Amino acid sequence: MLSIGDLSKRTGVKVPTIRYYEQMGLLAAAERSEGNQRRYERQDLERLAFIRHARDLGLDISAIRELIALSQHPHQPCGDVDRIAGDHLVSVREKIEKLKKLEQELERIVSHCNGDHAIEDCYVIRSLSDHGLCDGEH
Amino acid sequence: MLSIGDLSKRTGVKVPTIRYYEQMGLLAAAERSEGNQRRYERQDLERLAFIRHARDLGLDISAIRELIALSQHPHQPCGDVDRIAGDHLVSVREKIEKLKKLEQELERIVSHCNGDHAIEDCYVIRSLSDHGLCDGEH
DNA sequence: TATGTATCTCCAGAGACTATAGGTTTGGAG
DNA sequence: CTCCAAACCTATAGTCTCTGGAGATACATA
Repeated sequence: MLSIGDLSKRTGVKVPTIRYYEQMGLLAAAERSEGNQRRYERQDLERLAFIRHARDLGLDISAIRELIALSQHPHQPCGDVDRIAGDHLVSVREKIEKLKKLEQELERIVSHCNGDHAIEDCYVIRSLSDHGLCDGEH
Repeated sequence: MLSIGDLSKRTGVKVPTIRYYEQMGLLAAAERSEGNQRRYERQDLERLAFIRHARDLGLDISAIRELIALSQHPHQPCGDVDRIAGDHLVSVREKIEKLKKLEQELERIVSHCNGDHAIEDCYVIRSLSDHGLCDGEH
């Protein structure tokens, strides 16, 4: 039996965050000690690892809740699961595209600025003021 | 003189967001009509475009506040401006790297799942449960 | 037993908005 | 000029995913 602190150390998830996940219904309410402290088992450790992993991948709480619910009906076909992960893949790719454009623009902006001319001539400020100086759209 | 709604339409920034920016000190408190409604000029339109543009690039409110303050001392050298944009470029690059890892992992996960087998055998669920199945770190 | 660390609950805050409620002003049609 | 709908005002609360603190209780060790 693990305390909430043990669970926290083993998963890298902070203690208040574990309680938050419980409150959000991602973790089942843990058993309690006589003194009302949460006690966890290996199963909870795996569940929390699942949650952490899914969060790292950028899935939001409701998507994770959905996946957990689906995983508890193991004999249904997994189309929904596939859809959730697939949808997320699409949004990750979109984010990457956007950030790449930003990177290019920031590079361009910064490269014109060597830090030793006056602000009134600074390309950073001018670029931010005037979208027309941008190469692409964003 | 533009109303807040006009300003909103011209910049694509929602009305409550404009008021929020004023509250956060990014926009100066606007002049008011006799009936206490905000009235804007071209100058404000440019300022708001600056803010919108910087936000689109992912700069946060405090960075933008800093840039605005700097831009009001146009005869100082622009080293700080350069630093703010450069720092941001670094963080954008880091985000891109992380997202690319996620993309790879999601691709791998989804490619194993054709949607018609049972959830108990589903690679998505198993991958999320067991970090050990991942290729890289994240 | 005493002490120090860990845990409990509840509540507030962060960041960047967004939405609602209830009241006032504006601008155009009749 | 009057009327009405749309736009505006303020103030407040909610979103999402945590994170941190206060004050009280439990546990582990010397």
